[in-house]
Amino acid sequence: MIFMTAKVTEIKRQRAPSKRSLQTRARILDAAEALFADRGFEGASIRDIAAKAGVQVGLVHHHGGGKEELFHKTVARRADELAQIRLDALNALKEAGQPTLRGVLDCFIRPYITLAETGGVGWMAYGRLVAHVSVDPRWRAIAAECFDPTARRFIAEIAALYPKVDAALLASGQVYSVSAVLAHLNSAWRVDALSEGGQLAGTDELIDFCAAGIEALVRSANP
Amino acid sequence: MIFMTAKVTEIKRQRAPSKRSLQTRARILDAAEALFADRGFEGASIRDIAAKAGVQVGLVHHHGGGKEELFHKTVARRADELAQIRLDALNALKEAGQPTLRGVLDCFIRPYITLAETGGVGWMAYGRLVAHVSVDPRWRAIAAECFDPTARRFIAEIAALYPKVDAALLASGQVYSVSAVLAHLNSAWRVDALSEGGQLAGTDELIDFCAAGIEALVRSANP
DNA sequence: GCTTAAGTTGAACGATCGTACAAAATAAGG
DNA sequence: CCTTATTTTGTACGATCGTTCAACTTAAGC
Repeated sequence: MIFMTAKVTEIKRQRAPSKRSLQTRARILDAAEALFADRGFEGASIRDIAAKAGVQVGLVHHHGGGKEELFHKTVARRADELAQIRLDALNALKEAGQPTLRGVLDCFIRPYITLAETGGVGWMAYGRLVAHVSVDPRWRAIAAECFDPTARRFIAEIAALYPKVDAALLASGQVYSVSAVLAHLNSAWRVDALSEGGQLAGTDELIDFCAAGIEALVRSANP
Repeated sequence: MIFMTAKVTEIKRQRAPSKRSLQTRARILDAAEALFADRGFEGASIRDIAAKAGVQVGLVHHHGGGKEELFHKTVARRADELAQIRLDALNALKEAGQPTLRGVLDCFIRPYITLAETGGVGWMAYGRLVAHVSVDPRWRAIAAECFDPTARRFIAEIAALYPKVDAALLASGQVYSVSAVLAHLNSAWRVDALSEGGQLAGTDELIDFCAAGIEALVRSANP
């Protein structure tokens, strides 16, 4: 049940992985991502993943290294890429001058939405996968490892805009905002149902929502 | 895989259920609630639920009627109670005079938070359970049945405050707000980690966040 | 208090789960 | 090209899964 973070024996590779094995590894991660996102950790079986990837069950273990480690790898893969894009956007913003809350939030939110909408089915599924990780207490270690560093960076950036506001209040605003972003990605169907066929708000409106919400938190601390 | 909503044969009860069986039924639902909330649908086994409830596995089926129906009953039980409390609060607010956005949101959000904080472990677990339902596409029917009627009622109430704003935009605000409430209930540990031991925002601040967010959405529609 | 519907027990069913492993196929490094 | 590390196949194991059912116990209704 406990997730294994450390490998006891680190065996050195003696050869570079073949191009085919890298492709296979990517196909397995893609299949795992889609199925974990749709059905959760135990809802997706190794056999389902193997079938979707077009490989044998044993191969999933060979590349994934057990189901929990496969889950971890699936979450971490895109988290690293997304974190880089977000930080690049933040750095570009800061070079352009003094950042605003709206601008910082834009750097955090927009890359995610854009990738989900135009980056292919993988990034779309990743939103649901992250939602699963965020919900389940068992994956706290994964969430802390994959998401906390970037979240801390952006909270620090926002804190610089409001030096006198308690960090925990800004962290709360960040957590609320992340959840709103995940809802934006995963609950378009719900908005459609609740408004009789209406369309979900756009990315700009979502960022407006989060920025105004955080400003309200700041106001509550500085009455 | 498809959730069965209709019973083909409706057998009439010839006797009232015994007091003991009602207690057993409640214990099974409590156990199912806690385990579904912690581990998700397939992560919680019928045997785990039976063991936690202190009954035999067959009895879980007798009272639950299959795993999916048990899951549905677990979600629906508190949803009905919560919906009633929320609507009562809304009616009391309207009798006191012309409602405000902040007031309407308070009726929607505060009962949930209060129950989770003071209503016992059941209501605390329920927040995680609802989060699971919201994440997984397989439970859309349950979400629509248990949550949509109340959500529609509150969206209509907010729409009355902003007659010229698109309903889908307000529905988006509602969905964002619900996700923030769930994050508030389930992610206190995350705020703690991100702010080095700081404390999650209070209920008033959460409602401020949502109200300011929705007002920002309204502004974006009425430039 | 008797009758019997309803509740409960305990065991068993077939299916599927994650994992392990030997053998075969592939391709990197010299 | 040869060697052999690595990748891939195919199968099998033990455990656990959801579900079923006959037998037994409890208690509601008359």
